[in-house]
Amino acid sequence: MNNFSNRDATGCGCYRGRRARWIEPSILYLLWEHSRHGYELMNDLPTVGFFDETADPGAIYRMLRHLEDNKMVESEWDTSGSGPAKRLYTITQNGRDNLMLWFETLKSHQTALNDFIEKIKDLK
Amino acid sequence: MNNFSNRDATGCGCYRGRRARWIEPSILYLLWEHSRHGYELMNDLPTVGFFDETADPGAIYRMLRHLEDNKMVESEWDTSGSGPAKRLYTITQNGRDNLMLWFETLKSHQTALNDFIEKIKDLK
DNA sequence: ACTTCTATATGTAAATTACATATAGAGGTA
DNA sequence: TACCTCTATATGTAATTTACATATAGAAGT
Repeated sequence: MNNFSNRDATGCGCYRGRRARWIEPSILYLLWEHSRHGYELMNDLPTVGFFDETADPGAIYRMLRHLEDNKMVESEWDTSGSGPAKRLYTITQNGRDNLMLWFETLKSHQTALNDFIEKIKDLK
Repeated sequence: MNNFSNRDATGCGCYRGRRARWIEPSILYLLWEHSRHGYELMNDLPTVGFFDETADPGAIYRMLRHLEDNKMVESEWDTSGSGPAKRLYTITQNGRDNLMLWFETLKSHQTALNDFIEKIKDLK
């Protein structure tokens, strides 16, 4: 069973009336900056702002697999350097396009959130 | 089985490293404005901004029950007016306190979202 | 009697999250 | 060599949450 089947026609995993899954745009953003491997993402994701100290490896590797299935990233083994082989992930044009779809979604969510926060301020 | 057992010590259902559940603060906000019954909330929730045309009745009534269990709202049957009896929900001080906890959570989420959106703008 | 509308409530399959565990090579050290 | 630790990738799974379907029932009109 695919964990990510509820996509719209564009393949975008954007909000669609449910919550946003911050991990997808966060990973796409970090890979847009430069290619990284999974373990690096695990440490870098918190700097994006939606996660605590470290992000869940399970969620990351499954999301990377999903992104690769949907041609949003591509990967190759990197045996240079010390330690075990790393899989280096690179964003594709598809992935960049998807992040731009996410961008629109995030902005409309931002608007809703801003409005709601103002409403709460007016309450007291 | 309680659907809402993963609460922190304060009973606040706030973000806690997961996504926010917009329905809880949205309902508390609407009840802070004035008492309402469930069916009314179903129609009014979209005006808050996080939902589409109508919100899911199942989610609303279960959330109301949860809020009542946690003494954040109280209810009474309202047999006045036409149509079937309505259960009228009123926010308690507990509920107001909880929305203020949510407020802090929402603001920090707002910050993360604003920052992320700025980062994406800088990408191209 | 019947149908429709309002209103509350419950059932449940599928999706998602959180956390635990598995696998495995590199590198150090006793 | 055997043992341990660290890095890195990957899978398993119980509990939770969502989305959607269905149930119940009184009021009101035809």
